Amino acid sequence: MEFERLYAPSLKDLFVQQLQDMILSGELSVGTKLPPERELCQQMHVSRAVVNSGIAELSRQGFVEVRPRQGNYVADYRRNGNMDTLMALMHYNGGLLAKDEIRSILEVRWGLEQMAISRAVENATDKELEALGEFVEALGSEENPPTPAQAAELAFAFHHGMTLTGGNSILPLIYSSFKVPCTALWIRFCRKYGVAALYANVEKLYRFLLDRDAKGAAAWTNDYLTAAISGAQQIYEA
Amino acid sequence: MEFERLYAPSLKDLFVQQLQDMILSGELSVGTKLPPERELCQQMHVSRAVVNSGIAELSRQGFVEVRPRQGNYVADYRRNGNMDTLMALMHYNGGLLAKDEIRSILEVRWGLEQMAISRAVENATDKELEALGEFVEALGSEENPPTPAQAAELAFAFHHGMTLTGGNSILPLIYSSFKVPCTALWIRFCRKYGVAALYANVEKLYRFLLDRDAKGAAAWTNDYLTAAISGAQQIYEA
DNA sequence: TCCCTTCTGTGGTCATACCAGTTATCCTAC
DNA sequence: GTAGGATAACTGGTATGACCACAGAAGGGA
Repeated sequence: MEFERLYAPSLKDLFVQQLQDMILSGELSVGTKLPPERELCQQMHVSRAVVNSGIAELSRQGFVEVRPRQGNYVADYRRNGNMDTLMALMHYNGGLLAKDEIRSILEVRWGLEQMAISRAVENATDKELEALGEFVEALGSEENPPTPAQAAELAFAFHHGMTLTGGNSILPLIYSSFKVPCTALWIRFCRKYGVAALYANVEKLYRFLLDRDAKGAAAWTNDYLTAAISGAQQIYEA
Repeated sequence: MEFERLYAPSLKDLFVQQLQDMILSGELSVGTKLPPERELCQQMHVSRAVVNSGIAELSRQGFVEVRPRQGNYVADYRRNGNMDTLMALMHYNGGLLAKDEIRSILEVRWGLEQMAISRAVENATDKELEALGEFVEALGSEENPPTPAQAAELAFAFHHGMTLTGGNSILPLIYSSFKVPCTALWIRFCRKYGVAALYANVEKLYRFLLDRDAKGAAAWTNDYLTAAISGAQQIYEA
């Protein structure tokens, strides 16, 4: 049994979601000027504070462009989007991802991990590697076998921890922003192939780290992710 | 003459800045429990909404962990940080970057651009390349020579546009989140070597794109960024 | 000793009110 | 008739205060 966390949406959340729906469904096209906030309040029967903070969030997500004292406009989220946009899109689709997006995520992971691994092999201290080992251990635990969600969380903690050891201060920041899509894919992977399969992959990578084998790790990551990318639709099929 | 845009800080901004100062200076150490919001209001003579929204922003930036109905705690921004954290850090330092951070940014750019270029060469349409050309042209314009800030903006538009053509839907999102540090470096570069130098670099890259020369582009990017990384302190010295 | 109830403190949320800048309009002077 | 400037309306920005729901501690009863 695995229950999802309950989350009671606020008026602001509902407002944001409604506008996201309208924008993503094409009902509101790029460049359209939204009605004044006061008008939206009346139509939706909420206060301006709700609308204003909702618009601010939509702006952060790249869906709306706010021109102070002029009006709010629907923005081109494909062009102006950032990582927040991605999370909103995933949330909108209920965590589902299109094949294109899966491939895109894996490609980016490929780039980031090649960088992370080579730097971790060079710079990680033994103590840091030991700390990483605990994630691997928890992932493979037979006493408390993790749920897919927990396993994905652990895998992310491992990969993120790896970026922290490499001496590059930006990489972990990017990886953090990348958390939601990454874990979403790992959860799908676990549901399809079992937590053990994910453990096997992470454990193998950890071995390369312990052996300080940069070439081996890079090659294996390359092979693994390249295969996953080319066969994305098979491996990650819903 | 180059004037900076005026920006009147709000009470919320001032609140956020003060807490960032205290956290980054070490006055508030990781794990410390902040006073209740009501107490902060009284001490700072603002309303709770100011404090509450300020805390929310600090939470997004990874500086504070909010535990509803328990309290607010200073978080480990190095571990939990994301791209917003980076922007806050840069803002805190007045746009200045340490040598480490410059190297980190260039390394990440190396990874991202290798990916972006190879995909753009493969997938960009002639029409898209033409649109990119306008950025290059504007960058090298002798009639309206761009200021360093404008030049950096154009260079970013070019690189970001390139990621849009590659068929990877995540890459432009990451690149957007990466805008502030990138342009900061380009501005420094222009101030030191002139806008013409930046133009020369971008124009060269554009030529490779037009020639559909993936190998050449990758090699040149590699050489250029590798040199910049190893000589970061010389090239980007303040 | 344990469990249940109650109370206090916390952040979450929201409606209202006021502020400042943009824009369009209208009036005035030429 | 036209150009310029004052004015008013409209828009988003911000701040305030009040109420709500939940976590956790304290107290009383079995």
